[in-house]
Amino acid sequence: MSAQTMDWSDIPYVLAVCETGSLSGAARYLDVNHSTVFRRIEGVESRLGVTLFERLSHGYVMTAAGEHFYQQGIELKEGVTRIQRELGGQDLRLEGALTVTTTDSLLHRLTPVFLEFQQLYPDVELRLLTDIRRFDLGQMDAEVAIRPTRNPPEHWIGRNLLPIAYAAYAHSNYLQGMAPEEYRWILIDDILNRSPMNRITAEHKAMSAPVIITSSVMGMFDLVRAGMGVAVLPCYMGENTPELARLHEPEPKYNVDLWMLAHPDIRRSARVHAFFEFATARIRDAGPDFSSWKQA
Amino acid sequence: MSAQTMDWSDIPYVLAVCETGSLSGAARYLDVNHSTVFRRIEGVESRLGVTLFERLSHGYVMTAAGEHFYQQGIELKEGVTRIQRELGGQDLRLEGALTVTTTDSLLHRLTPVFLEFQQLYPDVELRLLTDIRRFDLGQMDAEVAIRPTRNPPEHWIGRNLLPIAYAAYAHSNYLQGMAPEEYRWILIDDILNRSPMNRITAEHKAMSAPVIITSSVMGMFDLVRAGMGVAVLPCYMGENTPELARLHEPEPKYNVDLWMLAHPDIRRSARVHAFFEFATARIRDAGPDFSSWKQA
DNA sequence: GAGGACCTTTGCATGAGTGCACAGACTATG
DNA sequence: CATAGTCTGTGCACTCATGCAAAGGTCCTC
Repeated sequence: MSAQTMDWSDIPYVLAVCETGSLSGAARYLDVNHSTVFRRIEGVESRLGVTLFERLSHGYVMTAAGEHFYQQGIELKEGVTRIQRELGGQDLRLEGALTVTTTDSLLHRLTPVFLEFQQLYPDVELRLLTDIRRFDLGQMDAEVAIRPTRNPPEHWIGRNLLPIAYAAYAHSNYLQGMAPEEYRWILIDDILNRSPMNRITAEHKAMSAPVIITSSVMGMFDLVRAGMGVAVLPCYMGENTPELARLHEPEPKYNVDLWMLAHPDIRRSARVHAFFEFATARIRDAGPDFSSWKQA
Repeated sequence: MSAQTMDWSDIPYVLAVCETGSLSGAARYLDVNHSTVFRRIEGVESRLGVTLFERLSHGYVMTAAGEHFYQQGIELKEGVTRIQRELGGQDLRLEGALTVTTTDSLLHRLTPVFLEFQQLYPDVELRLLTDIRRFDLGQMDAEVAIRPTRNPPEHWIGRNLLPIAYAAYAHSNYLQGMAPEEYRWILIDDILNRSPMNRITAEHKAMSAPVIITSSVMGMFDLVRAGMGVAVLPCYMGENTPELARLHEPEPKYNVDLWMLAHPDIRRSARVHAFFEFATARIRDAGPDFSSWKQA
C-alpha cells in the first residue's frame, strides 16, 4: 500500500471518532482497544497529510477536513452496509440440515415462511420439530427455536418477534341455541399448566362443564372447527378463520411474547444466520395474528 | 469485528479480482502477493456467506452476487478516491507561510530540500530564518526548527535526523609551507561558547595563534575557502569541498545530533506536517555530511 | 510431446497490527 | 484537597496477515 494511499480499513475508525468525539468512545463503539484507534487516526492523518481532529483535553473534535471526511465517509458506510445486507447470508449454495423446533400451531401458521425459505434455499434440508416438550438447546437437538415464552434463556441469541394474544373460540354454528353454561370445553393436557390458555379457560369455563381433552393445539383447533366445542386458542389461530367466532376480547395481560432463539455457537452457521434474519423479517412483516397469511 | 461483518479492507481486493479476472492479476494491480488476494477473497466469501466468484482454470469469474458486489463496490471506490483527492490532495493546494529557523550553514547545505519542497508546493511561502540567536518556539517566531542540539526541548515534536561531526579545515594551498603553530585561526564570536566547534578549536589552536573573528559559520567557510586561515567547521561543510583539506579525523565525542523540532500545537497544520515528513525523509536519505548533495 | 506461461492453493517464517498494562492529564464531586 | 471517572498516549508481548517458496493444474505454442 502506497504511503500516500489511505487504507480502507481506516475509514470506520475515523467515522467512529467523528461520531463519538473521543478515542475511547470510538473504541467502545468498534469493540477494539483505544490505543488501536489512536494509532489508526495517527496513521490516516500522516498518510493523507491532513489533520482531521483537534486534540482537546476532553476528546477529539473534527477539523474542517474532518467534517469533510465524515460527510463523504458516512455515504461510504451506508454503501458497505448495503452490500452486507444485500449479499450477506444470501449463499444460494446453502445446504445441509437446518433444525427448527416450534409448536404445532406455529408450524401450521408459519408454513408461508418455511415455504419461501425452502424455495430460496432448495438444498437446505429443513427439520421442523414440533414436539411439545421443552427441548434443551444445549443438547443440540435443534438449532433454532420459535416459541412463546416469558423467560427466554440468557446468553442465547434471542429475538422478540411480536406478542401473542389468546382468546376463546367456537364454530359459529355451535354457539347458536346454546347457553354458555352448556358449552363443552376442549382442553389440552396438563403439560402447559398455568399457561395463558389454561388461565383464560379457568376464567370462562363453567365449573361442571363437560370437556374434551386433547394433546395438541392443532388437535384443539381441528375439534373447534368441527363444531365439537369451545377452546382457548392463540389468536393467530382463531382469527382469520371465517367459520370461527371469538367469544370475548383478548386481554393483553395474558399476552406472551414470541421469541426466536439460537445458541450463540450455532449462529455462526451461514444457514442458521440466514434463516434467523429471513424469518425475523417475514414474521414481523406479517402483522398481528399473522393477518397477512391466509388461514389454511 | 463481528465474524459476520465484512472488513472494509477486503473491498479493494474483491474489486481488483472483479476487474482483472484473476488472483494474479489482482495481485499485480494491488502490488501484493497473489496468496494474499486468495486468502482475502476466501475470507470475504466466508464472512458474507456468499460465493462471489466461480473458480475456473483460467481465473475467477464473477457470480451474480459478485456482479452485485462490484456494482456497489465501484461506487465505494469512487467515494474513497474522492476523499483522498479532496483531503490528501490538500497538500498540493497547500498555501500560506511556513517559517523554518535554522543555521546559515544548514540553510546553505539544505537548499536542495527547500528547492524541491517549493517546487512541490509552489503556494507555500517559505520563511527561512537563520538568525543565529536561539529563538523561542513558544513565541511562535518559527514553526519548524532544524538545529544541532544535545538538549532538544521536551514536549515538542522532535526528530533526531543524523549526527553532525566537526573538524578543522583549511585551503590546501594555505597549508603548504606553513607550520601548524603559524596557522591563523578563524573563530566565531562567543555566542556559541563551549560548542563543539569552540572545544575542537581550543584543542588544536596554538595559544598565541593569530585569529580572525567572524559572526557566522558561512562567513568562516567563505574565509577558509579564500585561503585566509584555518577553522573548525561542521563536516557537512568541509567535506565535499575539493579545495579544502581536513586537518584531522573527526572525533565522535564531539558529534552533535541534528534535530528537527516543531511545537505540538503547530504540527496539526497540514503544511507544517507535510514539510516535517518531507524534509525528514530527504535529509536522512542524503547520507553522512549530506554527501548526496553537491557543495555549492 | 515438451516446454513455457499463466493460473490456484498451501506451509512456513517474519513483521505489522493489536491488546494489555501502565502512566499522565483534566474535570467533577464530596 | 482527595478521589473517581473520563480521556489521551506509549512500551512491550503476542497474534495474525503477509510474502516467500513450493507444488500442482491448464492451455498454448513449437
